[in-house]
Parts: sequence; C-alpha cells; structure tokens
Amino acid sequence: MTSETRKARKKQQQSEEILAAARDLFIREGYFRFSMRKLAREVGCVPGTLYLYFKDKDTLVSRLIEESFEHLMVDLEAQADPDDLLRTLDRITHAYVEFGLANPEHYRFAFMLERTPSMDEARPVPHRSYGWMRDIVAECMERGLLRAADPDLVAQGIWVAMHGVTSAMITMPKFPWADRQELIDRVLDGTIQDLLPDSDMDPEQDGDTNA
Amino acid sequence: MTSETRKARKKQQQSEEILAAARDLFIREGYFRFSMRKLAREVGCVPGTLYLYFKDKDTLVSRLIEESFEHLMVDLEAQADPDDLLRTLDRITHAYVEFGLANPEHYRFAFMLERTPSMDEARPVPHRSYGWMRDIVAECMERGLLRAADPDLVAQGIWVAMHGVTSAMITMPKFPWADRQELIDRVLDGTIQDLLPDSDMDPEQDGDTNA
DNA sequence: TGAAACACTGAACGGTGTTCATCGTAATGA
DNA sequence: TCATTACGATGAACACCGTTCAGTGTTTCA
Repeated sequence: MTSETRKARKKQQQSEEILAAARDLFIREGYFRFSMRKLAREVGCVPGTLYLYFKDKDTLVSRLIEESFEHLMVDLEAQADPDDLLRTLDRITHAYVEFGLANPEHYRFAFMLERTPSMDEARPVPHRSYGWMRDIVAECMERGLLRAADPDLVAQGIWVAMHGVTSAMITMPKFPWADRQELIDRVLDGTIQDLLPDSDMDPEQDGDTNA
Repeated sequence: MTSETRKARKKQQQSEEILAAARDLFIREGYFRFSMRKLAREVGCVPGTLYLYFKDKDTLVSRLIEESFEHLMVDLEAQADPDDLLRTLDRITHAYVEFGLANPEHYRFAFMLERTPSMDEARPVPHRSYGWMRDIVAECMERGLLRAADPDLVAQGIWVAMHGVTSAMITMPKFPWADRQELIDRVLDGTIQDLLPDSDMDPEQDGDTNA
C-alpha cells in the first residue's frame, strides 16, 4: 500500500528528472542531435535505463512537447475575451505564431516532422486546441461577427495561415524575408479580414486604420 | 582529350545511374528511411563508392530534389498568361500546392527539414522561382491589378499561404480535414482576393458565387 | 613496357535506437 | 531473522547509420 505509493512516487520523480534533463538537451540540440545516449550521459545512467521510464525516444520527446503545448494552450485561453471574440481571434493567431517562433524545435517536432506511431500515441494537445478554436469561430458566426460558413473549414483556414508563416520562418531562417513582423501581421489580419461579413465597411473601427 | 571526355561522360553516366536508383528509393522510403547503404545495395556497389560521385547524402538527395523542382518550375512557367496575370497567379498557386501534395517527400526535404550546409550548397531553385513570382506580383501592381505595396511582402505572403496548406496537409495526413480541395481553394483565392485593389465589387464575376 | 592515374573495395570509426540476460539490492512473507 | 521474491540498473550486444581511407586491381599514357 504505502510502499506501493512510495514506489510509484519515486518512479514518477525519476522520470521527471529525466524529462528535465531531456528538456535542456532538446532545446540545446534540437530533435536530430538529441540522442538517448547523450541524454543517458547527462542523466548519469546507461541508455537502457531510460527505457524503464519511456517506451522509446519519440514517446519521451512527445512528453516534452506536450508539456510545452500545454503552456501554449494556457496562453491562448488567457487571450480569450468573451465580449470581443474578433479581438480574441486576432490575439490567438498572433500568440500562436509567436510561440512557434520562440520554440522552433518544439514546433518542428509537433508540426513539421513525419509522424511516427509513438508520436501519435502521445495525447494530441494540438487537436484539443484546434477544437477550441473552431468553437470560437462557430460562436463568431452565430453572433454575426464572421460570415456564415462551415466552421471547420474556416478554422482550418486560419490554422493553415498561422502554420504557414510560422513553419516558413522556422524552416528558412536565412531567407531574405521582407519584414518579418509586417509579414506576420499581414497574413494573419488578411486571413481574418477575408472572413468578415460583407466588408463594405469595417463594423468596428476604434483601432489604428491608416496607410 | 578524347579519353578525358570519355572518362567524364562515363562518370556522369554512372552518377546518373546512381541518381536513378536513388530517386526510386527516395520516393519509396522517404528521406528518413533512405540510406546510403540501402542505395549502395540497390546499385550493386559498396557504400564508399557513392562518395566518389557525391560529397555526402544531403548533396545526393539535393540533386534529386533539384531535378524535381526544376520540373515544377517548368510547370509553373507554363501557367503564365501575359494577358491575364491574375489568372496566372491563381494557376501558379494551385499548381504549386498540387505539386507539393503529389510529391510530399520532395516537398518535405525542400521546405520542412532543418537545412544542413550541404543542402544550402545545392543550387536553390526555390529562390529562383520565388524571384520569378515576385516579378509577376510587381507587374500586377504596375498594371493596377493588385493594390500597390511592397512586392516582396506580397509575394512572400502568397508563398506563405501556399506553403501553409501544402505543408499542413503533408504533415498531418490523418487530421480530419474538412474538405481538402475546398480548403485549398479558399486559402489561395482568399489570399489573392485580399490583395485586389479596393474590392467594392469583384472585377470578374462569371464564376460560381453563392451561399 | 613501366609508371602513373584512378575507380573501386573492404574494413574500420564513431555514432544511432533498442533489447535483454544478468546482477545486486530492497521489500516481503515465514 | 532468514529465505525468497521482485525489481531497478547494468553492460554487452544487435542491427543499423554516414563517412573515411589504405590498399588493390585495372586502365591510360609516355
């Protein structure tokens, strides 16, 4: 009983110690130069030991990535303003891109790598956050803030836009980008602009609209 | 003289034989499961021999990818209609996405992988095709077909949109996409729509516009 | 014909992820 | 208290990987 509990706790503690070292190594080296053997050296054990705590490399890294997307999720939810859903949408998209660019290795692992079975077994935070965004989009449509359409199609369109800028800038850091921030703004704002109901005139106009 | 030539020809012939086998293997296995040793086995030589013809794995694969992007480039240029640049733009973007989805492994290598020095040394077809697209955008602006703006910013916006759909669908083949083709169309058309000069009314309206 | 050039080989180096028999220790039941 | 069981950790091994290099056999040229 008690010893059972203690054992489980110890196991969890040990696996968190491994994760902590892995986090460091992963950020320092990126996915490809991250290796189980380096991690073992860092932790101070033999490679085989790691497999007592994690099924394989991808499962271990998935845990890392999951954590950090959990943080993103908290971040995004903090942007929500039920009284101004369009502003919410705007903030979400910008926060998403910022997160990706600030955590390129995490983003790469989550959205730019060929997925392995182990990666798919790990809980799909991305899917959860997508569902959440689709709900916001749907709500926007109900309130007439966005043109009525299939919320999935629209939410996926937004996601694809965010992903486009993010992954492009991660993948091609040396490309002579015009002005990164302006490009991000244009893409995100343009995407949402395109979804507004009949844009003879902007419905809300307290912001900075100029040339 | 003659023997020099013959030697060079032979060398080139051999390296093309290797590339042919590599093409097969690469398409069959993808970048990660593609290995120099497998290729050697396929070609019928020892791994070391491959290094007589190619500096390293990434150089070899880059050659493969370069070829296939060369094809894309030809494709894209074939879409050009000097009398209807907007239509040209529309066709280009669709052709680009189609190419990416039809050649996911090539696309992944070119635009979704961490770039190595060897990959950067290979001639950057993508850059060339980008310059070409930017010129079209600039021309559109001069003719008043697109709102005046920094052509680089606009061209990069378009590129990022194409890349977003393409890479997202490659990376997440199992995601429950709404309707792939409709999503592609919306993203691409929406992107260009957003660049049109003052859209009180669509300039062209022979299409299917309904709810 | 002898020498130089060179394509090619096989073996090796230093890495990788992962498995597994074995060993020592710690918990358990008698 | 002692014998037994359970189990975490180990080190060696497996099957790969990209890459290098001393040597070998053949071809080319003077």
